[in-house]
Amino acid sequence: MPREVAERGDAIAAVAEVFREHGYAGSSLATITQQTGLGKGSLYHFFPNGKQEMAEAVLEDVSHWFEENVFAALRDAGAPARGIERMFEAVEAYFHSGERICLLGAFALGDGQEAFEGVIHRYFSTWTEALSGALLRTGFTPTKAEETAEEVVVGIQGALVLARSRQDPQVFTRTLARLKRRIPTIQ
Amino acid sequence: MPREVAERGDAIAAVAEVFREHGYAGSSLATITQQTGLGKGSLYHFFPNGKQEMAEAVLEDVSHWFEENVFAALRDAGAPARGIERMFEAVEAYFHSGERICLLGAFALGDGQEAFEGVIHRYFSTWTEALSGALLRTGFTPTKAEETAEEVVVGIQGALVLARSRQDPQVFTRTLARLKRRIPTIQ
DNA sequence: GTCTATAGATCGATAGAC
DNA sequence: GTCTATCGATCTATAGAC
Repeated sequence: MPREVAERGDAIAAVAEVFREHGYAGSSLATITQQTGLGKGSLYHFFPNGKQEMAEAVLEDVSHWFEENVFAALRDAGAPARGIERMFEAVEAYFHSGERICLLGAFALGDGQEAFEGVIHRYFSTWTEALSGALLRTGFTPTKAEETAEEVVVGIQGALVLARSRQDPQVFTRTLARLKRRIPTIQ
Repeated sequence: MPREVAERGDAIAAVAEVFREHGYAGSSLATITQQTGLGKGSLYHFFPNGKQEMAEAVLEDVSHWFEENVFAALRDAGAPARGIERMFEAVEAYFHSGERICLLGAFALGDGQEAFEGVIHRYFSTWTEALSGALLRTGFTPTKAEETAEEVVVGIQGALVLARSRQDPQVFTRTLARLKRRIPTIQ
């Protein structure tokens, strides 16, 4: 039983990996306890409302990471093309070149849907809108900007599904490369 | 407690809807019993190996439907363009214009991943290869055919994720229209 | 903060009547 | 084929010692 976790932030990261592997309903407290090395006492100390609160914290944590490392760069009024490049770099790194799934996407398709629909909806809306704004500022028409933003976010999520399904992470890197080609302003 | 189900085929369809709504681990036998109107006795009569067998039957059933209604048309050597059009029609109808998710995609991201990876892998491989073959026969180069086939399947899966996440089925219909435009031979 | 022990509900699965 | 009753395991959550 390792004890490398002493702060709530570390607990969130550890619990996130369990949810990523087994889904929400598939992650029992026993599984979480084993894989994180945190006892139930610790878990209920960090998350008094139990499993539901663990999932909320995990999803908020992912959203927060994207807000700081992806959406903020996209909104940078001065350098929209640079922001879009930064998004692709961050996404490639975050999803470990296709070996890691998107928890928000998995929860959207799976069990926790209605319980967490607020965070999920906000995450994808914010992403699409921030990217659309950046594309607009690189010279896209409003229609083309919205359409391309949706195409990129759709492509990233779909590539994560296919990479996992076919156990071939390269589907993800190929898709990212193809999506970049759809945005000539960042070539 | 309605009793409209007397055959295994009907039971599979009813159980599929439960898995679609709650995922694999999220669907308890109590939930399945309530939502299908089938008692445990009936369920274990149709599926002696229990929940695992229910999920296998459901996934096989979906795969079989796609084999007959989508992949077969794509493989029709005589009319590849017509087969691709047929695929888009069948996909739009099957996913209820974006209101229904793909069980194979949801299981790939969620809990049942390792338990059902065989069926999941086969489904997506077969789909991509059949579409690639059809594109080849409409005049695409081998490279372009493979790339576009992957783009289409990725786009469909991603659109289902986003449509569910944003609770906006039109993401799906918009994406299908956009993907069709990527294949000039069927315009 | 973290542990063990345990409550009380629910889990998947089975048995046997009809 | 479908029902009810029920088993033992596992579930989430809590209590209380340290």
